[in-house]
Amino acid sequence: MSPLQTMSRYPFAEIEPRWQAYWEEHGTFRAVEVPGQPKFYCLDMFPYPSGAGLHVGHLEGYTASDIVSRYKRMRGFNVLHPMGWDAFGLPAEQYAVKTGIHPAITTAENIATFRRQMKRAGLSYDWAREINTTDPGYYRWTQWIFLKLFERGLAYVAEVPVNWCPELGTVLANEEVVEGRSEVGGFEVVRRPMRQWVLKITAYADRLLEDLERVDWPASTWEMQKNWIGRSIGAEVDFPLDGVNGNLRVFTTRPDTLFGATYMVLAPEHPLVDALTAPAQREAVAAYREAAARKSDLQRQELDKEKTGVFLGGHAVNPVNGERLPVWIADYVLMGYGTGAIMAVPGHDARDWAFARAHHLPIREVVAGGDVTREAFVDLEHGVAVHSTTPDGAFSIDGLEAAEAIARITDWLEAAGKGRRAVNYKLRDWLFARQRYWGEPFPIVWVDGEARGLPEEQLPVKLPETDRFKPEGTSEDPQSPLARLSDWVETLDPVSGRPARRESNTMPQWAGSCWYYLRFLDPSNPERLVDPAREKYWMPVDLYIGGAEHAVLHLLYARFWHKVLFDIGVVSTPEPFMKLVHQGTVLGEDGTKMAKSVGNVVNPDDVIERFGADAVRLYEMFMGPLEATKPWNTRGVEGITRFLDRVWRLLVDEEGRLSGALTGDDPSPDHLRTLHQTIRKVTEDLDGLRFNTAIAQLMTYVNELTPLKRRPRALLEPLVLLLAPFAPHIAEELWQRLGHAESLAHATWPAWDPALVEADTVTVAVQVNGKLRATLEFPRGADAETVASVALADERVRRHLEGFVVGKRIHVPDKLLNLVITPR
RNA sequence: GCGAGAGUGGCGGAACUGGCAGACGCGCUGGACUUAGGAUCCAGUGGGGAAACUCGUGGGGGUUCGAAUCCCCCCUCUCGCACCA
Repeated sequence: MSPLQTMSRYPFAEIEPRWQAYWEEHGTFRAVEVPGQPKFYCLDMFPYPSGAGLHVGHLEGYTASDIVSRYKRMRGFNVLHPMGWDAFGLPAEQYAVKTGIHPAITTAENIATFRRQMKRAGLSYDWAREINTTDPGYYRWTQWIFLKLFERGLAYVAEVPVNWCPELGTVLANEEVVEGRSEVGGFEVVRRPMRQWVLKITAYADRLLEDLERVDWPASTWEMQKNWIGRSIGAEVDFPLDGVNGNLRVFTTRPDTLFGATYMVLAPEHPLVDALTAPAQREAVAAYREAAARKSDLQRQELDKEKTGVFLGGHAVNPVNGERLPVWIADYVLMGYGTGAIMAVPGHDARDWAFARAHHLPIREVVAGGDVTREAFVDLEHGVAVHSTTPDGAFSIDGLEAAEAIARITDWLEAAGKGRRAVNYKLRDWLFARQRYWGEPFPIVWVDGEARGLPEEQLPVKLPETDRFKPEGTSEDPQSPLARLSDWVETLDPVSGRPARRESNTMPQWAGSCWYYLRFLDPSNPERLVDPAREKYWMPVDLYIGGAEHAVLHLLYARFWHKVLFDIGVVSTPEPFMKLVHQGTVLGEDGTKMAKSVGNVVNPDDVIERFGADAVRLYEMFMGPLEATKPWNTRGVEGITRFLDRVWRLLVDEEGRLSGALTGDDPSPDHLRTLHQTIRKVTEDLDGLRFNTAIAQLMTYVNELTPLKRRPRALLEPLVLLLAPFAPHIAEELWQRLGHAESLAHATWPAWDPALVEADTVTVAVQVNGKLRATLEFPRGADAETVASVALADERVRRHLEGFVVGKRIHVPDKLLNLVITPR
């Protein structure tokens, strides 16, 4: 950069660090509870501090929340805007496995980088509230919450089918498995039954579903949570076994199709398989079960075109008509949902239809309206029940539509003791243990094969030191690296004093992020998770900004913990996050996803170095709507620096002094109007998080002021304030040069005068048959007659009327006149 | 396959409850100031046309005085879910 170029640029490299130091020294962004002052809790999803540092995608969400925070401060709110680190997790640990360097060391380094980058971007966090999930002072309370869950029976050990990832040497939650592979690393995952810690999130399924009504979230996220919980209402029906004592219980959402069941299917893992297997089938069944057990989820998916299964040889009896139904096993029926068994109604279920076709099983129509020889008829709205009368004629739903039929037959089943109403959820209990080193230890010891919670006074259970981080467990014996540390594992039961073994699994990464927003309220309280008065003051989070990738995982888990904390009186609100916004993805300059392998990653350090933090912040917001996916364009950042240069030159002359063009003049009415329009637009857009259009309006305003030789302060001071949330460094600098001693961080946001916003003349569009022919100036409020008479006299309008009769005149005051004409 | 969202200039994107399509920025063109311009300032910039005009918001229908906006059908893209009985 040549010296001459530098002259026309505002000196961001000098200004920005100076103001960052000022804010830090003066504690400008410290948040302190002030009774009576309205609060605003503006939260970012705190990051996992990876080795790569921040990229401009992170910065988009952080900038947005920072702008809102700064704006709200100027609107008189007491703003809480904190930041911390979700620092347990796989990458640091995998790095440790590879290099032997303790994850605590790399984590600390990465955090230092993140913090430096955030400060450099001018983010107005209250750094006094910084938290770190790996800090024993923090995870002590993560463990404390676990104890509460354990005490309430919401944490338990069970033999459950889990997702075992051999490559990572750990189990994973359903939510961490994407298309049969681990979300982290993309390694293959297999299903295995294992004894593991599980959290009973299903006990909260209804509340998690219902309370979605209370929050203002993106519809897509709302919908995803709803689908993930997957509540469905139906009935459980008991089918007596033929020749064997016992019942086969199934769940169905379509009890109205009970008369159409032609066979039954069990999941391969179902406990009744053995009882129902005929000697002749034993070998085939065993082979099928073994094959199914070996299949990973990935393989199951690849094979989903063809429905496989084996007949067991046994039968069950349909309780409505006494028919003997053959019982099969097939892996399209899942052990984890419902009862792990279904009644197959091929006429009215697409999966059963495909299976029946493949295995030559009968298909029976019991809802008229489709053609069950061609495909399953599953329409719930249309069609009436047929062939649905008991053999003795005592009960029938024939002729009824589905809704009515379902109610009737369910009542009948209940009365007869053959079934009952039932609700099922897709949501499963949350597999909570990981066979890893770098996570929170459980506050649990095992005594005589029984899990016991440690007393609160013994918290935190600190993560023991080691230099061997590699999990060496197998699917038969999944073991955390902690299991090898016998000095740590072998302990005494604090109650009985008898020998005990510590639980050696660790918690998953989600644990720490389930409640971090509460610790920010009272980050170093040694007595409590959070002081109740502080909790009441700050909660709930008013605005929560973070990536859509957490739509299910983090946001569902955190809501679950929050509700438990609500139940035990730790928090006062049923939901933690009121308004939620997901920032969109920032793509590389080439329009593809930023990735190190492609080499299109934009590092904020580089762009801040070249253009300054203010320019980067402004550009991040100017690219487009916050939620949209949009490509980075360095040229666009240059455009923004030109804008900031123009703002600078409005107030500062070539020698760097306050410009002599500034005057105490009253602004012209036109300029005053643009000012008030700008205040209104920027204010409304900030309230609606429409940062891009707010910036566009600021540009328009600056463009209008630029040609002025004499520039009234009354036009410029509000501009500086309006710009401040977006570009705080340049704004602070200009504000100071304008003679203000105090930082503008808490200055009063400009107000607009509605009377000054509207112009007294308006442009009215004149259309003929909907086509624009002229635009005319009128005083505001001109009536239809006035507008029409001028319009009809206008040559540009008149020449389109020749040979036609003017019929209807549509007049939208101050906007438009449309003349509807027909041939004469 | 199911669910949600989105398709507007060369590019990123504007457009309130239907009312002047393309704000603002990038890029581009021309000019001014300059030894110089990758600085700055001024003017222009959807396509076609000399102009009058005309065509234009993924494609095709429709409603309306009037549609980017509302309705129907189709195409494309993005993101979820994926045998949940």
